[in-house]
Amino acid sequence: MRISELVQRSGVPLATVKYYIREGLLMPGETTSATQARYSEAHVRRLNLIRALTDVAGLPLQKAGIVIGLIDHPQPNLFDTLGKAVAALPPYADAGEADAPDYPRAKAALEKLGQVYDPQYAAVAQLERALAAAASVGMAISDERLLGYGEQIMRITEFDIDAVPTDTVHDAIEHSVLGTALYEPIILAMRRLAHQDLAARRFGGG
Amino acid sequence: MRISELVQRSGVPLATVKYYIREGLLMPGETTSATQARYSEAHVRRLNLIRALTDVAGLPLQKAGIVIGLIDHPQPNLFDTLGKAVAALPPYADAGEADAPDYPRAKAALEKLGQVYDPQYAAVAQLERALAAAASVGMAISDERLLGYGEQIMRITEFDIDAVPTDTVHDAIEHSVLGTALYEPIILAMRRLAHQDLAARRFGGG
DNA sequence: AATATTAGATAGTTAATCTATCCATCGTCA
DNA sequence: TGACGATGGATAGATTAACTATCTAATATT
Repeated sequence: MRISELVQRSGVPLATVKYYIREGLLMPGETTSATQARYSEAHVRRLNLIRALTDVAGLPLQKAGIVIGLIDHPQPNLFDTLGKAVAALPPYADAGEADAPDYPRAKAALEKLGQVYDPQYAAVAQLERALAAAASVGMAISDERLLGYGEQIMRITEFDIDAVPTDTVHDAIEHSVLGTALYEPIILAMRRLAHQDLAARRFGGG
Repeated sequence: MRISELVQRSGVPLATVKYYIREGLLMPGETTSATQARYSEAHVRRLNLIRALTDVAGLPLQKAGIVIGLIDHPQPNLFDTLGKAVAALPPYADAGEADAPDYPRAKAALEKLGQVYDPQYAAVAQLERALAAAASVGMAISDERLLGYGEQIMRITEFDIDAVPTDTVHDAIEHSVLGTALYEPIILAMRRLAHQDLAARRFGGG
């Protein structure tokens, strides 16, 4: 298809499509002459992915580019790839770690949960920040609640892991990376809705 | 305390503190003269909250302002307050609803789950968008998985509801609003860590 | 042949989030 | 009591992200 059709199919404005190509998020079309290029279904899907990662998962374009890059050119193994993908997801712990580079809260939590983890994994720092942020406004989470969360979350991730395709490594990696990023908004929306449901049942309509 | 101490205690730069005051996110100090104002612990906490909402929960300042406004001046009842707070959380469904203002996927999911919900509640649109985004990149979630998620999420929210203080309405609202926003990053980080733990157990080190 | 479309380049726009400076006070301490 | 540093309030500038618009020469299309 030509670019005008790609624009129509994807709903992304022409100038924006060109911008994404310039930024390396969207692969260029196959040029057939000096002023023509041919685009495929893969381009439509890629545009959907860019929009999903930015608009729904909330990633800045540059981080979406990292995630997309990992799908196109994954690291040799699943753990490294997922590790880099997770580091591209908010909250970004890039700064302000000089205070507590040992992640005391996160480590304590993970040990109580009996979980295996790599201390270098970005999610450890992310958990530390999230726990510290809650505590800093007087909303520190109780151990009991944290353990309860952990148990249910482990059940949720069992669904995730069960759904990972095992045919090829590439498929497994792509599915894991996208599943990590794209199912998070689903989980959050469901929790918000569950709050409403449960509050209505407990406290009645008001 | 004076502003210089507030700056030191909070770690927020002076110019930024003044900016937050200008924008209405931080209440001004109690002015004692033309060039002096007194700040309190409440100001420190408020700065912590602003940073938690922006840096960790990922809200733009303006949305953080809405959440803070709801805490300072809540709606008369919990549901309306939570409703407005949730609408201030990403993903923002402000645009692009002309396509499906009836939220077919979200409604189907909620009915299967047997949940009570208000169709106007922002989280319904957020769930719809999240489900559609996943589907648009070939990662549509299966019914089975969605129901499994729902069950565990309901258990998680039971912890949340149990922890809501019931002394005063204001406390309940504040706790609910902050708990919704600030515990989400904890849940996401824990899920990311659970993935690593479970993948390591299932697939071994590589 | 006339018209519409395109690639590729470049420049401009808008909004968000700070950051810096200035000045007229004011408090404080020698 | 006087000098000096800190402050409030105002205003202006900086930086980045994410587009959006325009232009040109060439190519399709009819």
